[in-house]
Amino acid sequence: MSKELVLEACETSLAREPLSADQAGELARVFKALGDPVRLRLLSLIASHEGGEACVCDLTDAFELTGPTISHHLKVLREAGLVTSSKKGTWVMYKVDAKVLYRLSLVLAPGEAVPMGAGA
Amino acid sequence: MSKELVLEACETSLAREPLSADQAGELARVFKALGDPVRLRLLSLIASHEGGEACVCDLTDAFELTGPTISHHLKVLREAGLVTSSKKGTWVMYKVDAKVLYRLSLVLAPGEAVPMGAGA
DNA sequence: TGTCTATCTAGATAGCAATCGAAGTAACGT
DNA sequence: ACGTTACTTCGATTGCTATCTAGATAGACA
Repeated sequence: MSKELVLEACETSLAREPLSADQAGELARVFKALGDPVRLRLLSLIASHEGGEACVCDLTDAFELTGPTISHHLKVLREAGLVTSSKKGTWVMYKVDAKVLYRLSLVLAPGEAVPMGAGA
Repeated sequence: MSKELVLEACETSLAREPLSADQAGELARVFKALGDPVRLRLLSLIASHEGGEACVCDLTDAFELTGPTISHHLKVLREAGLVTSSKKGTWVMYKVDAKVLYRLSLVLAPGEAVPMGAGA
């Protein structure tokens, strides 16, 4: 999915009005990418890594999974628009797109809205 | 999953430090629940419904899906701690847990952090 | 009691997704 | 040129998930 689609789908919030089928479809693709423990840890490792980016070799070492599997998960994150990648010599560096994460957070809880005490 | 577990797992953020396997597992269960277009629309329909709650019959009518399928999706949302249900006579009312959504949004983009212009 | 409506459970099926091993590509060092 | 390291792609397998039909439960109402 392109980053533009992600950002467009994020132009709304869950609670303001019912999502259209299209909006729901685009958003679901991003949340589905987040819905795997390995991918969440990858995202977190990248984001908290020095300089905000990490190479695949750093990431692979953190799991008991094979290279192809990590590569697969990184591809899912990339296609969801959550990370970007760039080659640096032999290494491939991954970086989190903070803007997409921020917009996504607004979908769940738009701006000023919910005080801590609210909810059931 | 219990609401306590959700809230506990939300006591962190993706970018501050690497998630533990446990934290990632708990969070992934919630995001996985959000990773389906039907469930996102359900959540959105409930949240934007009058009084912040809706009965199953209202929800079923909004889709071209059978009752059991909607019931299944509502169960997933309930077990993820995203909605709560209560019986009112013949009807079952569903309500969004705004607190969980809010905490979840903080995991993606913690408080003061990311200004709009940031990111790639 | 019986019936109608609302909702859920059970069991089956079909498609998707996580993982692996093997093989492919590409940059680097010698 | 050759081997090595870093990463990806391919193909297969196995387990999970979305959906359905059929049937169960349970409240309202006559």
